[in-house]
Amino acid sequence: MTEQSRGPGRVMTRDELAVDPVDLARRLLGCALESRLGDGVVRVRLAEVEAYRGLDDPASHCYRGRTPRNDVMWGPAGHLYVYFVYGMHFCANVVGLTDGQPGAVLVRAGEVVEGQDLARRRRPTARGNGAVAKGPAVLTSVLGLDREHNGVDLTDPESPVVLLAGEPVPAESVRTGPRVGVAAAMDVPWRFWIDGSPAVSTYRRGGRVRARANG
DNA sequence: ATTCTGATTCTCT
DNA sequence: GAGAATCAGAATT
Repeated sequence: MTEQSRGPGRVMTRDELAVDPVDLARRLLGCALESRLGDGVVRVRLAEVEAYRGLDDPASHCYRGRTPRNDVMWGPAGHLYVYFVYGMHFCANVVGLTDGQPGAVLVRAGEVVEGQDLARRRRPTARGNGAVAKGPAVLTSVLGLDREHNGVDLTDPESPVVLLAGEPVPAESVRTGPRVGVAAAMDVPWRFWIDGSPAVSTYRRGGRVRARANG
């Protein structure tokens, strides 16, 4: 049991996750989210994440204060923040930070290392044939998560969704850049991904404004 | 290959 | 009422 509790594949502890979301994002690369719902197990090794750091971050859902939606981002760390977006999708975050400072890490993409058949069934139209979860809403639906999983404790082995430790990712394999789909705070490189992973989503600039040559 | 757009409803102003 | 941490398919900017 000691080996189980220390090595890759073990459920991560709250202490490991109770850090600044920018550090947590880097730390989550290579770790895995595993959902164990009624219809089976799906495990995704995280390859792309983004930090959202509450009060200082105009792109964070917490920027304008505490609301019923963003309540779980105020902690405790290690819980799941799921939100509904664009009228049809859910996105999942790992809550980090403590001390009354809200923050979380959006999980954007990963490799489906277990349960590819179930992943395909849950997301039949996704590109990648069930082997990758490319994009935050795809990743969330492949894990079978929605509104009802908001607030789940990822560090509790009894939870339907848990966060598993992974093999360390070498620093030279980690790349950073601006966050996807975010117009504000383009200067902070709070998107982290594993270089060369087939799961990493293509960058899209945020905001509805589109540059036009004339008009 | 890249760029554009419709889909669809919750949340906060 | 406007905008949204998106996706997939269609058009070709």
